[in-house]
Amino acid sequence: MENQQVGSIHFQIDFSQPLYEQILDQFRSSIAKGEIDLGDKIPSVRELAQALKINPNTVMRAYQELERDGLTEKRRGQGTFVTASKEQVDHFRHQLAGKYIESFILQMENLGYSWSDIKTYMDKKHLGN
Amino acid sequence: MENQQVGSIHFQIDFSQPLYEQILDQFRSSIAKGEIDLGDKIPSVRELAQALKINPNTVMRAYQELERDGLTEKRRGQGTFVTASKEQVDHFRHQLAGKYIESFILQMENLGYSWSDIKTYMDKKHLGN
DNA sequence: CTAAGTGTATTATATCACTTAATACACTTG
DNA sequence: CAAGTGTATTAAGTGATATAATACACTTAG
Repeated sequence: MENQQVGSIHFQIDFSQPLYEQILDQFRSSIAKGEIDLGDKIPSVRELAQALKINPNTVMRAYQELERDGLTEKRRGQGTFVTASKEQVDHFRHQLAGKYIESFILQMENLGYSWSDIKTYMDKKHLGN
Repeated sequence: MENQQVGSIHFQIDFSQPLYEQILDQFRSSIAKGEIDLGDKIPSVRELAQALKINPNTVMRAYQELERDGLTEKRRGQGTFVTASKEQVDHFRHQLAGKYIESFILQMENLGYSWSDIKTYMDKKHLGN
C-alpha cells in the first residue's frame, strides 16, 4: 500500500500484482495518456527504487519491458527517456487496445454472450457516459 | 498441451495458467453456455485427475471454487452436481460479466481511450459480426 | 582528470503460489 | 462389506518474484 510521488508521476503500489508489472503499467498509462511528455527523462533506476523502497533490479525489469514496448530509450550514463516519436506511442496504444478487446470478447463469449449481447450490455452499463 | 474428452466435456490444458484455473474456467464456461445440463453430475475428483493426469488436490481446488461460485453442489459419497437453479447460473453470468466489463473499461481508460472511443473502436473491430 | 550519476550484469538468498505425492477419514450406495 | 464419493493433512519440489551485495562501462559536471 505505497503511495508515492516521484517527479511528475504518481505511484500506487500494493501486493495484488508483481511490483515490476505495476511499475510497468503505470508508466505505460502515463505515457499513453500524455501525462509524461515525449522525450522526457524518467527517474533513474536507483532513484525510483529508493523512492518506492524496492530493489533496483525490480525497477530494471520494468524499464527493460518499457523499452521493448518502444515507449522508452536508454542512454548509457544519461538515463531513460520517453520516446520522441508520437507514432511509436500510438502504435503501442493501438496494439495493446487490440489485445484487450480480443481477450475481453473471448471472456464474454465463454460466458455465453454473443457479440450483440455485449453491445447492448455495455450500453446499459454506461448510460450516462 | 493436453487435449482430453471426459464425459461430455472437452478439456484444453496447457501451462500458460495455473491448472486449477483452467479447469475452473472451462467448467464455468460449459455450465454458463449450457453445454452441461442443470443438475448433471460432473466427473469425480479422482476420475478427472486421472483423465487429465494431474493431482486430485488440484482438481479439488477447482471444484471448491466452482461451489463458491454457486455453480455446483457436492453430495458426500455421491459426487459433484451442477446446480439445478437456472437463477444461480444467470446470476453468476451477470456478475462475472460485470467484472469483465469494469476491468476492460479500466484497461482502455488507462491507455487513454474514452468511453466513446471504445465504442467506435469496437464497432470497427467487429464489423461483420 | 575526477567524482558522481547513469544503465547493466552477476551471484546468492528468501518467499510464495502452484503442484505433486502419499495417506487417512467420513459418508453413501449397491 | 466393498467400492466410490468428497475432504484433510503433511511433506516435498519447482518456478516466478524480490531482495541484497557487488562490480563494470559509460557520460557528464566540476
